[in-house]
Amino acid sequence: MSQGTTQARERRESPSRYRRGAAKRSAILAAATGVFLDAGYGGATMDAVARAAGASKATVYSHFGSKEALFEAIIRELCTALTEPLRVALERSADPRETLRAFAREYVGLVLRPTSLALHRLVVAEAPRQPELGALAFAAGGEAVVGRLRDYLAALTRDGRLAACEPARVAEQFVGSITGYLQIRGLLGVAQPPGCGVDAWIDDAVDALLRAYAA
Amino acid sequence: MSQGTTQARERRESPSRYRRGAAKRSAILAAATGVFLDAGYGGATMDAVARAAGASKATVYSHFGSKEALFEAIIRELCTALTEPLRVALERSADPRETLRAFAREYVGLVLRPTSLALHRLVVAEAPRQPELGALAFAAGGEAVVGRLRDYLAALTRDGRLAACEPARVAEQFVGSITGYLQIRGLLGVAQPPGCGVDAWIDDAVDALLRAYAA
DNA sequence: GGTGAACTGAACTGGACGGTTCAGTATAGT
DNA sequence: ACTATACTGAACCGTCCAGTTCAGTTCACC
Repeated sequence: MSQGTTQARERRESPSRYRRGAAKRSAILAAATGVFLDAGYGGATMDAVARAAGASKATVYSHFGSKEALFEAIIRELCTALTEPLRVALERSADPRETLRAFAREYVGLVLRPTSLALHRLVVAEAPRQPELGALAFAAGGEAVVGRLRDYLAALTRDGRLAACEPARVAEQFVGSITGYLQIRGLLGVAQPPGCGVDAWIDDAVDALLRAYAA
Repeated sequence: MSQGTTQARERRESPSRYRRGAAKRSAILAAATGVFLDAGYGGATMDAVARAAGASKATVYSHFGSKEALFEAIIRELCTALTEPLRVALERSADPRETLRAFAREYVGLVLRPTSLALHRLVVAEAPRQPELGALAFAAGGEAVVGRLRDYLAALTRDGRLAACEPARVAEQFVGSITGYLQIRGLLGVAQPPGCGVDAWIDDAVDALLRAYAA
């Protein structure tokens, strides 16, 4: 029990030991994510998680202390992982119409992905019981996207290429207009209308925005 | 076991006997609605339902055969009860701007009501397991409202007071723009931003719509 | 070769929950 | 008074599940 040993344990627990534990941990997290997204919080079993992860229940409990803690870790990780790849340009230099179209297309694609829909269901269902998770999802999800769009619209307005005197509100309503209806269909399991493609839908919304707030 | 008795039982089970059973039934339904909305499907106990209804579990099961059947009855009744009072004029004769404002205000108020939010959570969470309930909620909820708005916008366009060549899409995006963001805040338990009132928000959306699709 | 941490597998605890059963009570119609 | 029906209250069954415990195994490190 020398100081050296203690320090090593505190710092990294020795590199490859740590790596072993971390690998199991992330394997459990990945498997649990699938189980929770499929079955919902109530329907997900810790036995099922352990089985899917190829681990024993004891190991699951040694990494995450409880079912709730595991759930929170899943939501945290998913929220950041899902919103991270939304890295569309949103550059003032490019053509606003094309920029907005590309942005909207990527965002709608992101929102309608089965994983996103399942995460949305999960968080919305549990939000009354775990309010801080709701706040987290809101900040990492919609709020982040709206914030970037708001800044972009404000910049366009400063440049005199748009007349959005309240860019935050415009951004919020634009995001709602492109996702609201499609998202609710996805959440309720109602097939998207086959005829009109999503691209035409988005082009319409972008055109309406530019017309309504033309400089 | 005369034919008369059989007929009476089949038709109405004799008026006041029927009334007694019906009263218990609706008491159970009302109590169960509260329990399910509060706790979610998984969290709601049949014991809690019986207790809240002032009934015995046996009676609950004699009226509704199972937890799932009771759940379905709740959703069906709530969907129609909630969307029924949306009876705003939507008359072509009145001023479009004021008509749209009144319509939007009432719809937003309806969507943000705690009961509506809880119903939304409930249905969205269970939709993957009970797809027909998802379809029912979609038809009774968003679809009905959008349909009425679509007809109104089409009429305005026919009158030459608007230029919405695809009124269905315009209606869908307008509804999304006014509810999307506020609704998600409500669902995730994030308090509405205190500053701006909902009325100003709605006025902005209506003005944008009229500007984007001016005749 | 020995040490100790991470892990396994399986059994187990304790409680909750959906659903059933049943003996008994209240009430409305005859 | 008699009967059919609605309901109660409580016990009960089978199942499922979160979380614990433990004896034994693997493996990196000294």
